[in-house]
Amino acid sequence: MKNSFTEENYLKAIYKLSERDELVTTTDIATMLDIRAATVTDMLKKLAVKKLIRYERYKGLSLTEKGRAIGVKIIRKHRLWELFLVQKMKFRWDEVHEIAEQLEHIQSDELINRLDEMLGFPKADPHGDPIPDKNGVFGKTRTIPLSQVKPKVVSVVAGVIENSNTFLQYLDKIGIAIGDKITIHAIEAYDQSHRISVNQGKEVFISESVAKNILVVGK
Amino acid sequence: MKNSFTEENYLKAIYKLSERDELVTTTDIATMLDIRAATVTDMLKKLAVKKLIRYERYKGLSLTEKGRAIGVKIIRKHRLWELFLVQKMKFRWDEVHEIAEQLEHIQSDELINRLDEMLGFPKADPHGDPIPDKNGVFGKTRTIPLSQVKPKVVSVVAGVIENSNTFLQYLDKIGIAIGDKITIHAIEAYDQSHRISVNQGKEVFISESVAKNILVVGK
DNA sequence: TAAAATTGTTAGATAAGTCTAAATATTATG
DNA sequence: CATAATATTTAGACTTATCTAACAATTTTA
Repeated sequence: MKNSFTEENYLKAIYKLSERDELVTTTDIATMLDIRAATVTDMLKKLAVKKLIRYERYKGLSLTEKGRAIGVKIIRKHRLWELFLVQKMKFRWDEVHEIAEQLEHIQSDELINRLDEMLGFPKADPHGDPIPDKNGVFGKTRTIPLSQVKPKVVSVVAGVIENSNTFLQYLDKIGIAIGDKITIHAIEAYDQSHRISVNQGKEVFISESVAKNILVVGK
Repeated sequence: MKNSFTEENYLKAIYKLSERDELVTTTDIATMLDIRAATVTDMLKKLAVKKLIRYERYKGLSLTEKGRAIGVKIIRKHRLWELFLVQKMKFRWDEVHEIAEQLEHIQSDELINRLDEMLGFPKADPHGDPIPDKNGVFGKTRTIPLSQVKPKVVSVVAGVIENSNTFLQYLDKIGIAIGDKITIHAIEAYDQSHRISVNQGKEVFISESVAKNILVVGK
């Protein structure tokens, strides 16, 4: 058990890529981790030896159960820490990612389970991304972009698609956060911009692209 | 800024050793970190290049201001995290060291300062060790071993000297924790064992060596 | 104070994780 | 379908942190 950070980061990246596509490629991983493909190839061999992935030269790879479990666990820890930072330490949701990148590698099942409990066994992190339970199982709350909600229907913000700091800060500025109730009053025909209100408050305008990037709980 | 863990651990160890003796030796560090002296020598050269220590071959070393600042900061983080784990996450004081060894390397001044605030700017960790403030300054609460307190005087537990898990668990078992008020009722002449009460409660016996290892606030 | 013991350093090796450059598969295209 | 483009792997090198073995300096002690 040496510096398990690197290995954990690979497995997390591979898990995330697996969500889109079962078969993951060397280049995808290299891109996500911002390292060279040659480096990835080396690591893949090591992960395969440890039975964390199934890997065949030139053929892509997939996670084994063991590998998946580690990947999911890192994601669980990352998201619980993010929520902790926002709810208990009063950070804004656009400030927590980097710190959680570090905290996700802390080894202590006991700690992470107590954190889970302290936060009330939450289902989603401050960005709306789902948090798996201690067995690695994701509850399945369906979310849809705000842009697909009909006018006059009240919906609840569950997360975002675009996850950049600038976008999150923008939402912060116009006063939209997870859990807020949004009502669409009208959609401008010429540019599809939305006139909405947040928690029955005063109305604000958001562009179509913003509406597409806000996730709300679907029915 | 690569894997700063190792460097931080050296500086923390050197700082702790400096507290006893300004001039620190290669072997002391090797012993504390449980690595070979040859390895330490290599690292000392690197730390000297970075101006974190003053080092001369065969002559021992001392921390520069820069090096001291890092060492103290790691200690501050370690102790704040320990207190957090005990006070907020309900761990026992003998369970927190290992987790804090990991958490002390999390890089975020903002986080550590908020933790400090959340805990009420504490002066000592769950073992009674002093916590430096954000400028690296230690408040100076004088502590003395319980064995030096006179009978009938009420004193407050501030920490321990011996820091082993077995000792901490023993204290836990007989019901002694930081902040408890202890009164010595009598000291047996033949073996110096102490008959004491905790928080005005029922009396317990502790051996002389235990009394020597409990620190109380001195006047 | 000279020999013995201890402490510290140097030299050379290893493992992890990364790189670049070159070679080889696979996939796409004219 | 042959070749060009792209993706992947191999080979060789570097850095960090560690080790062991051998050597050197310092300290202790007889």
